[in-house]
Amino acid sequence: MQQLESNGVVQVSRTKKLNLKQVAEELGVSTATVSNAFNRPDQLSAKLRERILLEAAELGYHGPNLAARTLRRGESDVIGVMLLDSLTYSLSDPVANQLLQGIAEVLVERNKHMLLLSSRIEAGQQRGAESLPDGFILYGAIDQHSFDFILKTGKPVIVVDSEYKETASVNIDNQNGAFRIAEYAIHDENEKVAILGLRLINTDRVCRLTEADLAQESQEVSQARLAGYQMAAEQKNCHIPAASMWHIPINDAELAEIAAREALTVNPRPTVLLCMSDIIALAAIRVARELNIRVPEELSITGFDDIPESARSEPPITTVCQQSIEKGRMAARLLLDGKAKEHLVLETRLVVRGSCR
Amino acid sequence: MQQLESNGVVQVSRTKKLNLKQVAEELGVSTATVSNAFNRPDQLSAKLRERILLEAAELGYHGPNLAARTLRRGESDVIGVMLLDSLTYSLSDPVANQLLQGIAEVLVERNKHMLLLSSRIEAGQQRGAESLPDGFILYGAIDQHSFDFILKTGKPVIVVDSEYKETASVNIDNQNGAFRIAEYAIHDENEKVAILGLRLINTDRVCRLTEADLAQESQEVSQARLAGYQMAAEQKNCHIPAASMWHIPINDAELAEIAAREALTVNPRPTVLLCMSDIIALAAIRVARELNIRVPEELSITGFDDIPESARSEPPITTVCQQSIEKGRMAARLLLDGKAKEHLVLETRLVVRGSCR
DNA sequence: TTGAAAGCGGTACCAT
DNA sequence: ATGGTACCGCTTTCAA
Repeated sequence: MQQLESNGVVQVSRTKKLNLKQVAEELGVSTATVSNAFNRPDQLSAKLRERILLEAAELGYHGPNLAARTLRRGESDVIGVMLLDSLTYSLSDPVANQLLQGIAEVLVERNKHMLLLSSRIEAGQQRGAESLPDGFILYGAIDQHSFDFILKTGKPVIVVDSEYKETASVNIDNQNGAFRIAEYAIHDENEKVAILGLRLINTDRVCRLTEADLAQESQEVSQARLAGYQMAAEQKNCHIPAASMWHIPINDAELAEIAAREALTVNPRPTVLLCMSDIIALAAIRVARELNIRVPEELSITGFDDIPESARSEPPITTVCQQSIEKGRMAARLLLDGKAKEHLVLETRLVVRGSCR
Repeated sequence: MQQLESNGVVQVSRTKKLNLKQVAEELGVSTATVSNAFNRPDQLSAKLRERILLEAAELGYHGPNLAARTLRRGESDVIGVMLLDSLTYSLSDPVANQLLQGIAEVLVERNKHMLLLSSRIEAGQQRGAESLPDGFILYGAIDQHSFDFILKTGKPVIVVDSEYKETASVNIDNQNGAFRIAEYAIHDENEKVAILGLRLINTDRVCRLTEADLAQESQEVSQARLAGYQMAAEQKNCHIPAASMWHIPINDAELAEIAAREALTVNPRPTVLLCMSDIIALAAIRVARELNIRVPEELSITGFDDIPESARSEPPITTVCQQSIEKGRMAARLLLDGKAKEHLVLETRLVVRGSCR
């Protein structure tokens, strides 16, 4: 397909970027035909299509410009994924990460692209990336402002690990999961139970709760897990006072160690430590080892999430599998299949490993 | 700003999406002024700008449509990040993950967006997402086809953990890192050294190498690490035969366990196990425990990468910190600052922890 | 299968 | 600060 230019140089490397129209001219066909070759194979003969695709590639044209096509069609094939907090933090969190894996799997399968968005909207910094995606997946308790903003685009939205009446959602049964693991870990009324909770109150310091805190509304997920723990404890005739509950502001190993250290040095020492994430449970195991507390003989530790690392620790962690990857898949499917009103609740599964008596 | 419609209903929720032109009409200003309000604050009075932003928001207009703006300006403020293998796999890999964290950090800071791309281009499935980004960051040894494809867009490209003469790159000194850790772990000529290598040859099964394999070219990164190991071993008068090296096709815990099990059951048993990733080293520690081999007393294990989990294992892993997050930051900065020709090589750092004698 | 043409929603230049 | 306008690249309808 290379042709001699008038100056005799073989035209190997065109530097100029061609557009569809120019490609059509070069190939001696109409723009409609070139467009169809890329978008609607049924509108032309297989042979012509083949030729067009091939020669276009040789001209350095690899398909319609996404911006132009999006503008014209009103569809970008891009899905926006908005994560709670900063992108950087979310990427480091194993649970968010598994969710992204599930989403990515389905999007790739369906030929969609994934645009990562942060829910942190800087004051006055509208950057308008929200206008590109055909739909959104929001993870976690996105602040009302960002949520409204996304909603106002009028595009389909699926929420994960949170619930709003306006949109479809994918959740797990946090309360039931927490109930079952607590029921499993707490043997009888003689247990001393402590809880290492995640995002229970609104402060960014690690601290114990007070009875007053328990009356406050907190983030749904944590609230549900806490309720599940308490229900199980009551059923075993155990009471867990607020002073035996710790608040950890983010799911971070170091903060969790601080809380675990406090919780394991009170007197009398807990016999059961219910942790609201595996990251926290892993930290608790490390602290227990540091303090020469044998797990599980002297202390049962439970996690939540079932991240890969929880199966690899010593001892491995008894936890609640929340199927994060599957949640991602479901969210993506709901979105792509236009199920804009469903509220899915996935089952949790109790995963028994070595960290409990 | 709400107005009464002729039917007397307060016009709170317009359902119709407005565009910039309509907003301009509603506000009684020109399109240029609205556009300037969003893009060039210096072109109008602060007061007018304030008013426009506010009233536009009330009309449900949150800024220029990204597709249209991109089409017109030729810039999207979107950066494409292309990962080796499937997106799903890459997201699960802690090193890729840290890289993404670093990239995300800088992009958010600079008001850019991140589009995740997979290097797996399905046969004939050009979908043109490549036309959107203003530039690309490629991670790992992307296949030549995808690489050429991206290069042909003519947009700036930064490669991480790989090197091509056509583009800027960010790498670490793999050979030196490997050399130093091997030098640290191998005490004298009496050591029996085994290597659990990553992507050393071209097969997707775990297997031992043969002498013939060593003559083959393999992926640069692995090759460099292997060379570093060998250099250190020679310096201690140790020879590492090909039969003491294992190939692991991907950085996966289960595959690594298989290899570790083979390596630790040969006779005589190795005294030093050099692992080309922390995931592999962590697997080796588990296998050693299973086989009742004491680490580090009977067996020194080294890792590579310094992922967070390596500091948390028991014993924690002596490894090479490759600053993955920083690599991500540097790559993003290089790209955004238009340094299209630099080849950065970051320092590695030997991180001594408990897994070596 | 084709040619022609109307926008999709903005930006930026120009003259005013 | 404004109105007017050409144009960014593509899709799709229409008539041929």
